[in-house]
Amino acid sequence: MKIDPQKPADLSAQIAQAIRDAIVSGELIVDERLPSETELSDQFQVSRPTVREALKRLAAQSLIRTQRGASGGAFVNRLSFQDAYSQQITTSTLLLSMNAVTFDTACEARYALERACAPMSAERRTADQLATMRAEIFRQSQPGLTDEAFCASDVAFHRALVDGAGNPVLSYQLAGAVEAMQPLMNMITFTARSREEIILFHEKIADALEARDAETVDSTLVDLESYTRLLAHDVAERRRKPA
Amino acid sequence: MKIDPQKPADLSAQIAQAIRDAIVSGELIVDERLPSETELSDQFQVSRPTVREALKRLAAQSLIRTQRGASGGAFVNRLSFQDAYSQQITTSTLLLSMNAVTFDTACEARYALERACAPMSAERRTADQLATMRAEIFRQSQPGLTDEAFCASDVAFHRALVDGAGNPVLSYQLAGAVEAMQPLMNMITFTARSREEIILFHEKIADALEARDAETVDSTLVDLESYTRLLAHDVAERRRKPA
DNA sequence: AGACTTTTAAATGTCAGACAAATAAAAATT
DNA sequence: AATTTTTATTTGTCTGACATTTAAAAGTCT
Repeated sequence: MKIDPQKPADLSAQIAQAIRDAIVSGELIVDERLPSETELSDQFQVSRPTVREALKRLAAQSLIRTQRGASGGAFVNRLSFQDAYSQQITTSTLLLSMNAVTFDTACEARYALERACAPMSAERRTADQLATMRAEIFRQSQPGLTDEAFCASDVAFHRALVDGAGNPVLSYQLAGAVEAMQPLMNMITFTARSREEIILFHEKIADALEARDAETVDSTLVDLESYTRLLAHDVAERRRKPA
Repeated sequence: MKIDPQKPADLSAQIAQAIRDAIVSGELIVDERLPSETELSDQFQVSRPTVREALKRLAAQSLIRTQRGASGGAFVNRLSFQDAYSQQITTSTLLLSMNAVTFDTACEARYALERACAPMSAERRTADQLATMRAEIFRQSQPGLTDEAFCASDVAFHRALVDGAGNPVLSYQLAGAVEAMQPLMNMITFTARSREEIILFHEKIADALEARDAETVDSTLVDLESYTRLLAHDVAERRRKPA
């Protein structure tokens, strides 16, 4: 674990990279304690604030956690699926909002990924996940629901669908795609009519999953994607030349 | 942009979150300059090192970039697809290696996602992407290639397949899944025979993409997945009771 | 001896002030 | 007018100090 002490002016980044490499390569294992900040500053021949900046960089990526007090310190963190989820959602959301990704592009990606889960979900979904879907459908049918709340419930519904595949890696990968879409979806104002339509699609999906009918799930997702894009286009249209 | 000055002992994390929220909400826009470190430390009523730790957290997530000198400072960074890729790969790789994800689980996720791209890729792949695939296939057929190099070429081949879908969001989402598999794939020792088999699959996929035959791409991916899992099981078997 | 309390030491969290280095704008010079 | 020099601003880094937390060690009482 070495750094180039002369080269550029970004010691804390170099130190963070050195420690990151040690973690990725397995040189430092989960729950292992790093040397104290004072020891690290000796090792790398830098000051303690510089070491701390490096450690904060790693903490921002959930690579380490710190604990105060005697026998405290920085420990290699076991990156949980939960941590990875939230990081991915932040990243995906920003990526979409900062790069002017079109609604169509994001929507296509989202439904393509979701459809990839559909066959597995039809096979493996638990009664519990089915119940979650039904509950979200019920929530969506409540009158007086704000558009935001409707979208949030929509996300929860689709999360349950994805989780039904019973593959944590898939769930993790798709969390970003599905949740990052929410800000874009929130731009759509749902009429009572369009909510009804969407709920019908959701019911059809839930029914098909209950019957373990993968094909119907798939085709309904295709239909739902078309309908969603239609709604978005209407919104865009109306925005261009308002009534 | 406020923090709770009393509550817990993690001011830099709170400040980072406050700024992060301001970026995500659009209160701070791309390329906008943040107040100087001194001004921030005044605003938040904390010391400059604390502000710096917060900024380093954000820099670790590529949310800001810093520039020295007069009219320098910290600027909201446009999160590029490239930045997002590399973050996702780091995260995915660690997630898989730290959580004892089985080869089967990761493999299933990877091919499910890849198959989601297949129809779009069959429709939209460019001649350029096809050429990349052919080049990688050629490289894979070279004798004397190390297992690592073979795997790297395999990843490049599948990257081209995914990029063929022409959807940057999909490419981004899948980069993690495909690349994170590489360390797991590297555990497989490829015989000359198994390399030949894999190359045949790759050729079949490239041919089908050239012919815009989505169904063959899909079925070949299914076959390739089965074969990959078979290889992995053989390795696991041999490891349990070595010859 | 054993259970409880107090002390101590080690570690992170925070602060203050200073200097170095880079950089762009302003001022001075040719 | 063009070029060079100066200056001011800002990040990068260092030193040293104190606060806070926490576990272990030491001490105290029953």
